[in-house]
Amino acid sequence: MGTKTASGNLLERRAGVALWRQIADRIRHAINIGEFGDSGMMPPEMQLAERFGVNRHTVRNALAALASEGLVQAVQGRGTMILRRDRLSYPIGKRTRFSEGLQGQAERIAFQCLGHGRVAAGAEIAETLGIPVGTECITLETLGGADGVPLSRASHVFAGVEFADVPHHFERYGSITRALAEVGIADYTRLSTDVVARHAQPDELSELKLSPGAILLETLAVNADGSGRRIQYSRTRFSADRIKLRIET
Amino acid sequence: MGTKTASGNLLERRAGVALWRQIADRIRHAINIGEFGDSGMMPPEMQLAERFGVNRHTVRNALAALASEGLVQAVQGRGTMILRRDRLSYPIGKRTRFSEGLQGQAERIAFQCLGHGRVAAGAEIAETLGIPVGTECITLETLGGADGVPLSRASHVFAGVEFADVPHHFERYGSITRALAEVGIADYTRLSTDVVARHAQPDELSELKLSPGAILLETLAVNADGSGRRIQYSRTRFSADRIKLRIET
DNA sequence: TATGGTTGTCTACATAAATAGACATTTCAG
DNA sequence: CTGAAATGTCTATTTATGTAGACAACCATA
Repeated sequence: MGTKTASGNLLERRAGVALWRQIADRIRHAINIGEFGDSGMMPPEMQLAERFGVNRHTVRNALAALASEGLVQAVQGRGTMILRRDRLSYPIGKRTRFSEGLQGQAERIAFQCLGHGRVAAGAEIAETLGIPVGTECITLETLGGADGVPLSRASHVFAGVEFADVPHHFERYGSITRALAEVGIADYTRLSTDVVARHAQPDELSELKLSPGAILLETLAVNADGSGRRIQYSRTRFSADRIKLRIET
Repeated sequence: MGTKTASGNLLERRAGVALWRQIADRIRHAINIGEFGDSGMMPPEMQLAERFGVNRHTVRNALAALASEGLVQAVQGRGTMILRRDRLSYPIGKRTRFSEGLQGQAERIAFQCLGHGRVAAGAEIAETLGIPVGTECITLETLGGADGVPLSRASHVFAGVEFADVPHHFERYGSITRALAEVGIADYTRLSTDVVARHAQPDELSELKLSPGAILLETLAVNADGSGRRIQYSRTRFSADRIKLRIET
């Protein structure tokens, strides 16, 4: 029962995942659960190499990967510093507000419009939003980040052309809540949220500045206005290394 | 916008993830979103090789990995069949019930006790459950699965020795709800749930029968009894390939 | 039963990842 | 200022991954 973790469990070879990447994953996790104490420093490379039963160069590759994620930083002669420990916490509930959810957890939080357009509702969107197939909908593609680091990539669909100005307002205010208010939706509530975790696909890797093997938390959410009419369907992909979801019930 | 996916985006080399594993991840995703139609068959290996711009042998490695997950099955002379498409959906809400959540989505759903014991509450558990540090708590380790495939691995902590018989009842009935009822907790509600996605660690790989690089959905949940007293803290690790979470608000 | 299309297996070679060792460079403590 | 301890860099070698081609085995269908 809980033998201090340590070396106990081995790494898998010829599993299609390079040892240095497996080690990077384990170190990232160890940092997240605070296994290296609160000195803010990593153990020396030789010590890590011994712990994982690999060569020092292999550990160095792992640390280099974590450094490029901005998680650690090595200084010659001193050691390797841990730059951050906790994920940002993104709340989900009846009143989920994208831009407000992360307030206070980072310095600069910014949302950006990547594009927008119109589509005719397909079967899936029509059923999800409770509208006839073929209804013209407004789409909005957004990118969210904190302190210059991308955090989320979302695709929104709004249930009708009366939302045509939402992208325009979003570009101005950087907030969906505000943009909806501008078109007369003073209040809205979250009906349901599906959560899936999966590997990021190549296009998502570049948009969120991730490396292959990275994990996404994907949420599929439906929002309704004050009268219960479903007005918005959003598919948001969070960088799982940087975000956790918090569900209040 | 949406150019049929296809070959467009390249695979990343020397990224620490073998090509065949990247391809396996992409094929798994493609199956999940129904990209191969509903014939139930995969495209021929040569066609996939062309699509991903790799050798046929590399695609075969990817398909072999998916076959060992039970996702596809190759038959010589005929082709490769898709065995399942959708993830099981696990609901989260005020009345989240572990064993009932998955009813009707699979044939045989079974929960198993891996072990139990007692611990003195550390700082984290004490704060989460609102009890003094050092309070003696009951622990329970469980494994859940459907149709013989492991789905979830959970660690439960119950806030006091009055729950000492819960593991015993769980072993008998295979249900936490039922075990709590046996000790006088007729009703309980979910207070909050944190959701994190991360790579599985080696011990988790073996317990859930996963391969390196596999993804876990980890939920950290607090339950309270009818009077609002926090009685249970659970850390559950779901195999992300097999489960999605559904949050009702 | 003949044919085309599919998966299965084998060999050979090229490229990338991991190991091993040596030594340089920097920082900090004494 | 010196030495211990840490990261940075280089070369060489072994092992794993990816490519290439050929052909066998099998299935469905004409």
